[in-house]
Amino acid sequence: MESKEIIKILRDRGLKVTVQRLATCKYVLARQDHPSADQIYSALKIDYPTISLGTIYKTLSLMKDLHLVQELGFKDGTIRYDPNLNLHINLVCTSCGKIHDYKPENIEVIWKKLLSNLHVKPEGQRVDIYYKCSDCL
Amino acid sequence: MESKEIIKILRDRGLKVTVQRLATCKYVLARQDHPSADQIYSALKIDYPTISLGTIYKTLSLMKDLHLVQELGFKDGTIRYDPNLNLHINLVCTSCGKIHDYKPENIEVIWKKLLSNLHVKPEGQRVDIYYKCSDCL
DNA sequence: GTAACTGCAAACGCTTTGCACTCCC
DNA sequence: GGGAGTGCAAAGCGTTTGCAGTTAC
Repeated sequence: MESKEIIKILRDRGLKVTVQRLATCKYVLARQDHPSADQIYSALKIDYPTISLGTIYKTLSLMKDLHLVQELGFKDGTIRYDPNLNLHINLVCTSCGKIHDYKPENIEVIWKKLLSNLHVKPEGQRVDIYYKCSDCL
Repeated sequence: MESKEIIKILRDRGLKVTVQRLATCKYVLARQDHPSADQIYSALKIDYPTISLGTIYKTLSLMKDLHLVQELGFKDGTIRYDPNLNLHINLVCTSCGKIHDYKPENIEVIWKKLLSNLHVKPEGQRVDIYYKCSDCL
């Protein structure tokens, strides 16, 4: 997503556009590896040395409210931020924790079949597959 | 799972069978709502008033090592314990946090189709669907 | 100008750890 | 009897909160 779009989303909600916010949004939305708050902090500190972890958490909470990201809790107690709200599979390496998205052909069709007898209205979903990535094998 | 079986699993690994361990294992393995450590603690305190949360965490860690449960991290930072290691869907209420398992007909067949083009070896999976349960609607 | 935002540090909640005491085998 | 397990309390760690100072508008 371009800066222009992000700025519009923030302004439309009456939120102020700060360099910290814009940088955090741009970074998270561009990533497909679902970084943790700390990973985002480490990455942004290079270009924005005075940014604080607290501000990043506040921005992430904002992004959640704006439906720009989904939070994924993991068993090590950390939360990772996924900007892909569409149906997809998270391939999670059980050794290094790296994640990347996988979108099979026809996932929507197959998914619909899976839920055809489910008598509740889903608000969202999370699909993880655990494996060892090529670096960790 | 019966006490007898649990005792065998523990003994086979050279682990001691204590009332606290047996109670924790029996409770978790009988549940389908994936309780948190604190929920297990509250439930067991009634019959075992001196049991401690620390012991429950240690037993849960043991059960994970014995492949009796899977840990599920959630975005509120809590971990819940799922004794169902087979392919299934966790129906998670976004209001009250209650979970129950759902196993569609032919889930294995459909799942296999979903992964037919995936060129990695899955070690396990997690499938959540978020919704509002009947009590929270 | 002022209300919202930042950075810092303290607080918070869940989980893990350390240790003296206890109990299974 | 001895080593593993328990209960308690302290420590650990990711996240949230509160507040004085700063900045977008």
